[in-house]
Amino acid sequence: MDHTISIFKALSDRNRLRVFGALFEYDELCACQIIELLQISGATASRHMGVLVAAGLVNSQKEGRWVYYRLNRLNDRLTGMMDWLNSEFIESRDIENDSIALGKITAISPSDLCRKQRGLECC
Amino acid sequence: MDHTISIFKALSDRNRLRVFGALFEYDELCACQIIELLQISGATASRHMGVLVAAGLVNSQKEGRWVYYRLNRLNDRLTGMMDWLNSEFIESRDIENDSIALGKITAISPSDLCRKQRGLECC
DNA sequence: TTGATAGTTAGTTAATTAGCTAATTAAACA
DNA sequence: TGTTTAATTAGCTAATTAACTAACTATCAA
Repeated sequence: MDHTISIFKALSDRNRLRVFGALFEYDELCACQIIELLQISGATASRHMGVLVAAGLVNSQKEGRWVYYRLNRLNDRLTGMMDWLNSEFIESRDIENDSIALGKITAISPSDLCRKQRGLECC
Repeated sequence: MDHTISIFKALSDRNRLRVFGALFEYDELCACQIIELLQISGATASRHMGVLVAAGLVNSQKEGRWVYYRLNRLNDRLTGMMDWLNSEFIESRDIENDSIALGKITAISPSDLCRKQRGLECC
């Protein structure tokens, strides 16, 4: 039951739910893209992603200085819940808005995005 | 999205999740049976049930001085999530223990149960 | 090898929430 | 009508958590 609770806790936060929705559409996102989407500090975003990873909902992969996140689609036990959640997202206006924002975010390269986040000219 | 969040929030508490599991097995339970199962004060139990009702997961029905709770199985939008949750419960040791406890609780009549909760002799 | 950079961890603060007791409401009954 | 009773609401406390800034770690590049 603790595992079930940790899943619900992880998904009961607006920002984490938005990340989850984003990962349904964009199979893989790096930390800086998530920071840009949520418009929160990197520290807070990192903490949120840690909660999703700890609940087994998301996998993280480090490549050099970058960290990429994906949904954990390998765990069969989660698919039922993920399918339901996906159907909820389809009707969500918030997720729709995020989708538009993500279109712009992913059009920029991650390195340019990071420079932008440091307040530098880039694009 | 707020609705989805309220559902996850409602189910991210151990006691509320236990009630949910109990309502999967016993279609209908009254407040005093829930108090007995969770071993918490009536006030706290009432507030927990209020959260489940507000999230649209549970329906309450007042009959005289008694209040009965049922899962809201009418909302098609919830069935996917409920099915997944039911499959989680099937493997849960905690829910299994609650099931045993509920067998004893439901063997007593609600009125006797209430008297017991007031510290009176009953059965 | 020194400096810059992407992300995490530590520490603090404000807001939320689960628990309790006490007070209140609504229904049944003597 | 007044009393008892089942449940809810009010008010409080302790614990949790989401946010921030600052400090740290790991990696890359000049």
